[in-house]
Amino acid sequence: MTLTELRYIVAVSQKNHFGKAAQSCFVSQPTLSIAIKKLEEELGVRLFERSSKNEIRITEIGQQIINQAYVVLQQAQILGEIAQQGKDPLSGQFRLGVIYTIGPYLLPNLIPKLTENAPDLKLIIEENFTANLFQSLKQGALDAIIISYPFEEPGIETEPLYEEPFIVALPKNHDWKDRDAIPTEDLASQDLMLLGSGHCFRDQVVEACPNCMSGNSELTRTFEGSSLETIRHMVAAGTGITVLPRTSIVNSQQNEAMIDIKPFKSPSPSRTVAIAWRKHYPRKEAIVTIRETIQTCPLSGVDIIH
Amino acid sequence: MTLTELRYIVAVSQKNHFGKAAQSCFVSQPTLSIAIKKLEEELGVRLFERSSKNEIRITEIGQQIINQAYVVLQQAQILGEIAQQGKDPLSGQFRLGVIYTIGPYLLPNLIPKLTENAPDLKLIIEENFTANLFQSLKQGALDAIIISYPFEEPGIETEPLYEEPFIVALPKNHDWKDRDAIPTEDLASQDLMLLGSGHCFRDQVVEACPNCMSGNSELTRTFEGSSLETIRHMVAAGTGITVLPRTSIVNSQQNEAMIDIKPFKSPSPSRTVAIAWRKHYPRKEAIVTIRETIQTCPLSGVDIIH
DNA sequence: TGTAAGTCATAGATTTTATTGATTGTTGAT
DNA sequence: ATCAACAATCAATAAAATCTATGACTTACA
Repeated sequence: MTLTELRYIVAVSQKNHFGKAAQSCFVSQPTLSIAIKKLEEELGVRLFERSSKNEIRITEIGQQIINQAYVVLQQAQILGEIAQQGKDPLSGQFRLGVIYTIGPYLLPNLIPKLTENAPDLKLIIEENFTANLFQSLKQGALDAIIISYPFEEPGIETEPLYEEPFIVALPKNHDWKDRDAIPTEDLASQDLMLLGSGHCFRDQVVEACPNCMSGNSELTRTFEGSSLETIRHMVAAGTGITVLPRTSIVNSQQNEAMIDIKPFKSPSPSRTVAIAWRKHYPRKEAIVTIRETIQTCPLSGVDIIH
Repeated sequence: MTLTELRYIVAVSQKNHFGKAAQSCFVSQPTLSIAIKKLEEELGVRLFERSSKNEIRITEIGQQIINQAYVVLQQAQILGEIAQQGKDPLSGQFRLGVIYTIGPYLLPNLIPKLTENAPDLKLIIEENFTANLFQSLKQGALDAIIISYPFEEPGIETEPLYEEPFIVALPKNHDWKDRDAIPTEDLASQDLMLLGSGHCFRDQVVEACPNCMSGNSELTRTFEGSSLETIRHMVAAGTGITVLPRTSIVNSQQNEAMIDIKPFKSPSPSRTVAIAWRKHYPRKEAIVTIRETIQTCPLSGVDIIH
């Protein structure tokens, strides 16, 4: 049984005439006759009562089968329509993972712009640690993730988005309030507060600032299960200082009032934010659109990587 | 799009592996790969995300299409099942037409026997005049009709069932009550009651009995819209005599009490009852079964024609 | 009754499509 | 670097679908 054969019997049932039915299917009459004969043999049932007069009569069972053929063809057509609708890579769900230290600052910028650039894309966001996002990406639970370099995995491709410098956040009236730029070495002398070890940002800060964890107990200055926002509040309260990625700084009243921001002395430590996807992911176009949309976001103080 | 291709994508979605899916479809791996590639190109949509490792991932749109493919295949299977059921010519509806002067006597015998011989045959009965039955048969509204010869029409085949003699029905205590057999000529002297002219039986009686309609007004002895039963009641009431087909005589109390039955003098007039169907009617087997079933009915006094 | 027109079935040739085994290219693992 | 697993590709072949031409049959009509 083939869909073509079903189309043929439907055509004959509509035209009541083999020749005309063949025409309407754009095939010759023998083609149609043979196809129908083949189907009749396969089903073991006579579908049409042929008489050499100008009428074809549909057998009782033939009518039932033709009715069912309509159903099959209609469902097949629906399949085609589903494909047609889903053809656009910028439609359907797109599951995007973002690490905790980027999500809160990037997404408020990204989402409205993406809604504009790809209105049919239904974005589903997950914030998590790099390791968890990678697992989900590998398993296909996510379509792409936004993480920070270094990130290299077999079967995964990445593309850098922007280079984001780190900055130092001080409480108002801190000793360093009049300094222009902070050398990384100086952090070793301060109460430096950091995220828990699942956050790649923590590791990057530790790596960038020699000896920053010496002196005080590591535990007292590491805040598991916390966020940059929580640590920022603690800076404002005078509990200590911290290092933040540049995009986490938004010019709000609160920031101005309670916290001082200082850049690192050049060369400033920084991280490269990138987007990653499975090598064979078919909707590459969606990735490109998201990447380009991110790169038009007004993220102050970062260097877009083209 | 072909049903085979849909089977292939369903198989891949189940096995998550091209090679194993190919095996389960009893084709080689290249066959399946090419077929899926072709379908993907036709639909303009990537259905599977291939990675050379042991994992096939179904795309979002691919999943939708595979779900719909299930529906299509299921409906196609139902089509096959319909055919399978309909394969048996002795199942399904069978629309049988019977003339008025046969139906009431044949059907009570036929129906229980046919239920036994072809339990899946759903018999639909229509009683009517020959002319109307023929129209319905020609148009396909009936599958077969039981009529009386002469009956010859292009495109229609017939087969005789039995030869049925005519008999004379007299009121009790009629002048002829002691005669053995009636010559057809004698009817001319009697009050002969007949059916209306739509009934072929009427014409046959008129033809068989010379001058039977002479003498009295034709109208007063013709009962339009009547039935043999009505006329029989009038015979019982002493209104006149009539000619009946042999099968209309059942040995009931009432018959015995009120009516005398006399055969015609040899050679007795008679009619040949036959079954007729369209030449190309596909369920010939059903016709044969019905014919054979009729010929086993206990119709007293008729000659079965084999 | 014979002829013409119309119908679907059949036959043989041809083109198209499907299928296969062998091979290649990729990728991740050892 | 080598290996193993896997899907894609290739070239050859098998199968099918399709076409034109023809045949068989029926009806309509002279």
